[in-house]
Parts: sequence; C-alpha cells; structure tokens
Amino acid sequence: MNIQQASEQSDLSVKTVRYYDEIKLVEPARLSNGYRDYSENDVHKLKFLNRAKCLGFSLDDCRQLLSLYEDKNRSSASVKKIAKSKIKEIELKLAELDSMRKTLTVLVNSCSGDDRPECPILEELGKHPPKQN
Amino acid sequence: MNIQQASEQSDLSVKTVRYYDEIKLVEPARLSNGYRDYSENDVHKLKFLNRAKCLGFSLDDCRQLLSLYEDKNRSSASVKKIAKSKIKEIELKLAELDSMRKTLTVLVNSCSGDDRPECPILEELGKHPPKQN
DNA sequence: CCTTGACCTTCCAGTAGCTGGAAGCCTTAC
DNA sequence: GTAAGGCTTCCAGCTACTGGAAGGTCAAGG
Repeated sequence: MNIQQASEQSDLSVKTVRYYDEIKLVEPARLSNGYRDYSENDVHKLKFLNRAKCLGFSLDDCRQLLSLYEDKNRSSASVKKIAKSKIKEIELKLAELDSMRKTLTVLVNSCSGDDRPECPILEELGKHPPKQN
Repeated sequence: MNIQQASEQSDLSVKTVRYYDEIKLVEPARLSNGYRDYSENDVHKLKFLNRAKCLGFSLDDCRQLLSLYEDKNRSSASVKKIAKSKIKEIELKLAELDSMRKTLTVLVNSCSGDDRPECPILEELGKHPPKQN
C-alpha cells in the first residue's frame, strides 16, 4: 500500500512515516516508480511504534523494543528492564512537574492580578537563587 | 565581571550564558578586547531567568517575564495570566505522564521478567491501536 | 493527446535550548 | 618566552519531527 494509507492506518503523519524510513525504523519495499510500498507487517510495526511512543518511549527505546518484538528468542526480562527504567524516568519527571506546579500555584494565589505593578510572582523570581536544575 | 563569574553566580553554564547573549536575552557590555563584561544587573537577570526556567517557563515566556519585570508600569494581572496558563500546561503534562506511568506499571507487573520470550508488554504494544496522541 | 489535480519523491531549513569542539586571540604567571 | 587557562567566533549535532520547494507520476475528464 502507499504511504498515505500506511499513515492513516498507523495514525502517524505521512512526514513521520517517511522519517521512520529515513532513520531505518520501518523501511518499506519500493515500487518500480520509486514509491514506497508498505506491507501489512510494516503497518503493524508503525502501529507498534506509535503505541510505544504514546507510552513515553524515545525513538531509541522504540528501536530496541521493536527489535525485541521481532526477536523470538528474546527474554521477557530485557523488555521488563527497559519498561521499568522508563517508569523511573516518568516518576522523576512527575515529581519535578509537581513541584513546579505547587510553587507556581502558591505564587499565583499570592498575586492580586489587578492593574497595579506590585507582583509577588516577579518579586519571587527576582529574589531567590535557583533551587532546581 | 567576566563570563565565568557570571556563570557561577547565576548557576548557568558558560555556554548557556553566551547563548542568552546571542538570543538577546541578556546582552552584557563588551571590553575593548572583545570580552563580555557582566554587570550586577546582568547577573540578576541571569538568576531571574534560571529561576523562571526551573519553574517550567520557556525562553519565550522568560523573555516576556523579564520585560515585565523591568517594566515598572506593568500590571500584575499580565504576569498572573502567564503563570496561570503555565500551570494549566503543567497540569496537562502531569495527567499525560501519570497515564503513561499507570499503563506501564500494569504492563510491568504482568510481565514475568525471566528468560522466556513471552512478554505481555510487547504483546500489548503489538496488539492495540494507539489511544493517545 | 493534453491538462488538471492529487499523489509521490528528494532535499533543505527550521523548531527549542542548548552542548561539544575546533581554531584562534588575550592574559597571567613562572 | 612559553605554557596554561581564559576568552572569542563559528559550525555541527542532539530529538523528533514539520513545512515547503522543486519536480516526477498517475488517473480521470474533455
């Protein structure tokens, strides 16, 4: 099938699908006119990638997962390890964002939000040394 | 003061400080030999930027906040508006990450993680159409 | 047979926010 | 004088695409 159909079936943009070919994630056959020709299996891989991406895996992670997916001699332990480290990453990011949210909420609540120039948010940003990063 | 001192005082890397000059966020004076010469006020701005960055503001947001910070006729409402929309963004990202975390946790818990190839994580990735993105 | 429109192709540039490295001055200490 | 460390600029690269230009291909209609 042509690239547009593959794109629709995998719910990835045409540009993205072409990009995945370029970086050798999913390389379809080519027709004599140069057009990409996606097989059912190619589309299946594209869907797999989209799903993994939605779960926060990087393209490098995706590449690993895909090769494990296709390796019938894999051990489930190797997949579990990748997934667990991804959970750790996500939890770190969650904690960081939550701390940002808390700080910002306190600041917003202390700001009158009127026409006057006095602003506790800016004062705070100006006063304090950075606590993160 | 020279760029290294400014970098240390603001807790930003030398490269970053130079970059902020390049994108006209904080443009220090120059000595006759071409060296950047940071004033106390410049360093104060660098610190402000670092703090704002830690709270999740993009450099574009930072640019706005900095100009509001320096505008003595600003209204606190305009700052509050930016901060509130940033909180919204952060909350969206939090929800997304939390959903990833939950899904991944379920998958990891259902995976034996041994030497056998059977892996519910990969099966799940292969089976399902994407639900997000 | 020609044209039109919708495909497809490649290639180049740009996004955010830096980071690393090369080549080459400048300054300071020994 | 020279060596080490600063400083400068510029160029490339990172992630994961996206937009757009220039041009080839294909099917339908007149």
